[in-house]
Amino acid sequence: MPYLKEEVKEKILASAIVKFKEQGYAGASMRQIASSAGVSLGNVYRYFENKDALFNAIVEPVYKSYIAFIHDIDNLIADDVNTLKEDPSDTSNIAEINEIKDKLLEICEEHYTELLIILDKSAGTKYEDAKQALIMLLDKILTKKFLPFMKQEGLSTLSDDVTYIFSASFIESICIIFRKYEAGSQIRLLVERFISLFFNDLEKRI
Amino acid sequence: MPYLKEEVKEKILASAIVKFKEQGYAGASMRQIASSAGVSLGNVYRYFENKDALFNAIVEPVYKSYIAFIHDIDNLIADDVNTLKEDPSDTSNIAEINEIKDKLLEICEEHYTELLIILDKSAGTKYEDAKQALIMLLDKILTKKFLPFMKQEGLSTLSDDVTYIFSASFIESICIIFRKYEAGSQIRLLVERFISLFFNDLEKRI
Amino acid sequence: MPYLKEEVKEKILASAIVKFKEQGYAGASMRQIASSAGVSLGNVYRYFENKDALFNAIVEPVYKSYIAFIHDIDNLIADDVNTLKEDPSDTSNIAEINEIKDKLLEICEEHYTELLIILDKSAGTKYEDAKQALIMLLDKILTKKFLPFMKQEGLSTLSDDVTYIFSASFIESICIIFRKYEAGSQIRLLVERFISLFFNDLEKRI
Amino acid sequence: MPYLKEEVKEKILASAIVKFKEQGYAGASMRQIASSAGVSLGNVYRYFENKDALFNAIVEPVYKSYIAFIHDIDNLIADDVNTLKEDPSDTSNIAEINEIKDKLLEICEEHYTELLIILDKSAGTKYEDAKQALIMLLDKILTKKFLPFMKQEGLSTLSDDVTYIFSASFIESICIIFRKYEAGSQIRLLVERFISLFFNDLEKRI
DNA sequence: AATGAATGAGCATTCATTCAT
DNA sequence: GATGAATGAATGCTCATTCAT
Repeated sequence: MPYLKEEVKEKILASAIVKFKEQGYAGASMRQIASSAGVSLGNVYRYFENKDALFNAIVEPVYKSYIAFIHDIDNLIADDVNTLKEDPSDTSNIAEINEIKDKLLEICEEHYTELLIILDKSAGTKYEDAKQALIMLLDKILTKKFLPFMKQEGLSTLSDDVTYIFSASFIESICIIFRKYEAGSQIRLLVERFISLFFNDLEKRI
Repeated sequence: MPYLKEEVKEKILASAIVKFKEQGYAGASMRQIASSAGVSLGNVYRYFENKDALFNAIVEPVYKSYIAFIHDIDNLIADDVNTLKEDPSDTSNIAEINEIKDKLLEICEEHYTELLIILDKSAGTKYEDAKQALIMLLDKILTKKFLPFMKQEGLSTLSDDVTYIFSASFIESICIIFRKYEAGSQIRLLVERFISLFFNDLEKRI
Repeated sequence: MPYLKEEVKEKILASAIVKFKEQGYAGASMRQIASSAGVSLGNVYRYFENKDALFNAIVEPVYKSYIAFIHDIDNLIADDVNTLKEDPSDTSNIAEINEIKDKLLEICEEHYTELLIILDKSAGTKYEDAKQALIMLLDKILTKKFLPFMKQEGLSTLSDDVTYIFSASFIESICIIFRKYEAGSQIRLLVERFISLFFNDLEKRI
Repeated sequence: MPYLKEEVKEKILASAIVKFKEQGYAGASMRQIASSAGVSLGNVYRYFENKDALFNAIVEPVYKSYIAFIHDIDNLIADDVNTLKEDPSDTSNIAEINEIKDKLLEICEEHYTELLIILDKSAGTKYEDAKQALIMLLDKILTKKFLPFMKQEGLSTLSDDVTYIFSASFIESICIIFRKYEAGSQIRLLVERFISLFFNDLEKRI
């Protein structure tokens, strides 16, 4: 019967989340994490094989749902583009978009801290390109999905260059929300509003 | 004695700007900076007391104009709000807004690299909160200046929370432009366009 | 209470012998030894004060008989040399030599593993010079016992220096046999054969 | 003009040779090496990239001539065996053997310390199998070259098993000589005598 | 008795900073 | 002024040893 084992692991994880969030992967030190968890340095290594493993333990599960989410969207876009060619006025994808949005909001509400760490504090780990991947995806969505509509309607406002900036800005802003607020429900609301703010404008223009 | 004092200093600064921009404050090493400046490590310390001082030398002047800029706006807003109370229909501030915009565009055009370093690469320095401060300021502007108009007109779209998100997104977009482009003039154009993109929508709604 | 005290101790010792033989004193870890003995790490320390004590427990008894053996021979040689002075043609020591040989073969057959650990895997312990000591002893035997005969007979082949090399080679051969074979009886045979190989040549020359 | 640079490097190397010889690669610590060289820990890393590089700097050149030496012999044996098939009584290889012996003696005289480190203290490095390779080579020589003669003449003394033990013992004994003596010239003499002792006996029996 | 969680000193390595030349 | 050698504190990690249960 291990006494308090799980409790210690949780303390280490909690301390690590705080430190990684504050200082990033490279900046946070195992000694710091250990001492702020009230645990000896050596003992941390009983629970996590190394710094990487500790980071992964925090980030991996969220990363997986996040990757699954990206793939889902990616497929959706591919289908969509084919559909659009045949019938550009089809708006049946609205339902699908809402589904995606809900999924995203759920991930944000539940795991905003881990997402922030993945997107913003993972330099030096295998996740360091995650943010870029997300930005590229969003860019792809905008380019393939919205621009055709817009060009069709003579709206040149969003040129190719601008979609990238727009996408990056959207992702970064979500990071800022994650950084500023501490309650999942509040974050969900804000992200939702933020999505509207960004994308409704697009739709309105269309 | 191949170089004049000032020349050496400039070489160090130029090299440091590149490295800080590429790797951030913590990631850049003094050795790297020295060697890519073609200067001995020890000599760097003749010109700059330490890593912090070198960073400050790059960032401080721009930071100061940037802070001055923030204060100017801040005052402007305060005045404005008082004015608004008396005569809500007064639109004389449009001119002031344009002035602010020009000042901002100028700073962007001239010092986009330093600004990017301050906003995005200063983790571990006293500037690490600069981005947050800027976002807060913009938030304040929006809240105090635009919201009254909008509420007055029955537009509830931009609630208190949303202004923050809006501000963050705006600042981030500018950082992304700084990150992506290399020429001051191009950056000026893009930033200007983004200001329109963001704020014209506001104005249109108003 | 599944095991008697003695049984646990034996399991630890058996596991430790294997690990020390495989990896040497420094290379073997207490964790490894404990887990391959099916005993908790902490419990090892109930039976053996520390790593050194565990090592000694394995090696000390064999080391003692081995030291006793060395002293016996040493005395024998001293006597012998005195005897020789008086009557150089006396060959009564052949019987004594055979006795020594038998004793040695017995130690080899019974304790080859421990001997190998003492001679070959004890770097970092107080036994690390045991091999050298054994070589020196054999050297002394050869020098005091065989050389006089040989010089007497005009055989200069084995000079002072060479006896040392000869001894070293002999001891090493025995270590190699210990390393390569696993059965006491087979080892006895091989060691016996090697003794012949080495010493018969000497005798033949004499 | 670096002041004393080469001197410091030599001090580090000398200290490292002593420590590696005393404690082996794994056992010697960089701190120890640094302090016994009268140099700060960090400074060691100015001269050698890491522990491995320091070890290699000591060992690599000697290892190369030693490998070249092994290859030479290997080729010689292959040729020889072919020759032997045709004319088993041919003894022209005596000259070649002497050449090999001289080469070996030279390496021993000049680099006995490095050789000892390669053969005996390199556990944990890429050289850790060097001793085994040498033993195998000698075994091959004995098996292919001497055994045929001996079997031909009805001498069964050296069976297949015994050649390995014989080879290993020979190599180990040379290591022991390296360990015990400190002067290159003395070592040369001893190794030479030792070669005679081992191989002349073989020849005499043939 | 037994467990395995906890400790802390030690190791290789890096890097901002200092200093003799 | 300039150089780059030297320093030492910090980092990630391991392992013999201790101790609460």
